[in-house]
Amino acid sequence: MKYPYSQQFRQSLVEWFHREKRDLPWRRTKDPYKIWVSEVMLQQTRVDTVIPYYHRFIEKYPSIEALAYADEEELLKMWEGLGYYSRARNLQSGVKEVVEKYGGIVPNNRHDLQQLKGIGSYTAGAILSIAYNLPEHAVDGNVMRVLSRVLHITEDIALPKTRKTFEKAVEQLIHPEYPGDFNQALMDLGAMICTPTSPKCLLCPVREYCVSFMEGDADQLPIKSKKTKVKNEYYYVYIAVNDGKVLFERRHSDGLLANMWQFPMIFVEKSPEETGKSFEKTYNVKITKVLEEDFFEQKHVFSHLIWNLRCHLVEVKEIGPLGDMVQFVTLKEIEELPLPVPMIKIKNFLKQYIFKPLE
DNA sequence: AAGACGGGGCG
DNA sequence: CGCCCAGTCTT
Repeated sequence: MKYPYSQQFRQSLVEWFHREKRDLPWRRTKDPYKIWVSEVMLQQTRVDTVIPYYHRFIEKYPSIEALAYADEEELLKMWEGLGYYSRARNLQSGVKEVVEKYGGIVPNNRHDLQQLKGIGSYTAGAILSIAYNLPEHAVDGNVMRVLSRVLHITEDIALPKTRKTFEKAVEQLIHPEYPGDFNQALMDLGAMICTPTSPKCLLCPVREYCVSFMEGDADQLPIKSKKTKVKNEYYYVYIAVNDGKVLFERRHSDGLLANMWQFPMIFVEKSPEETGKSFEKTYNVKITKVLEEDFFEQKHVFSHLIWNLRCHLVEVKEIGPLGDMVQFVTLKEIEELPLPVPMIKIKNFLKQYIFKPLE
């Protein structure tokens, strides 16, 4: 498929970008490693969220070697609150492979890049076009939205195969001399003009080449199916105190929130009494006193499930060995560990309302 | 192709 | 409350 206005389209788009582009921290470098870090952080995550994380991360891990040899728990702590924590581990795994296999030089071809953990079609294209100025497509949700409108593509963007349609389109459209600017221009256009709802077509630099603007149905695109059905899960969370410390555990090394730390949680399937027994049995402790029942309730929404948490403050004594992943820690020690957001919220509530008044 | 995988912002 | 966000990996 040849597009009649490719030449004018790419020129208008890139000229607009050179005038209006956002000043973002990762746009002040051509270091492939730093571009890589930014692109991984930006996966499914907003620019405004990423900026402070990016600064802290690059300060702590300024080079590919620094990250390759970083402590994994510290790395997770740096990622705390960003979500999709496997991104952090995959990034380090990829970085290690580059150090060992490529002498610390980030590969400059799609094949080798996509072999690295955490680098898919999009991220490979972003690194190649932005850091190495190579004419490679970098198609994300943003680009699919913009091009679905410009080219009036009505395929369902929720389907994996649809991305290939857009990748082929970008191969035709991409600016051969400014491929990185072209790709970033599509993203900035998507962020600033061609927004998901109420696109600002009258301010758009490429509206004269936009089929949807002509048809007047830009707000109807892209077509996206797939609504996710999330399931509810109910847990009791036990703040189990013993001698000024609380029971704390590390989650399993794979699956949801892998290797993150949490207060003990018991899946609720039976009565409150049964759940309490289950807690004692699971952690080899005996509840000696119930200090506060249901002192904090929280609903936490993930993309695929909902946690409904009810917190209880209890006093316990050990009646057997704690598991490998379990230990008593002070509130201060908790600050050093990587926690998922729902646990951070519980910890902050404790500091504010439960332990603070005791000091 | 579909589900797992976080968290926040916005209408 | 549902949708979306500079996606990738696993099944």
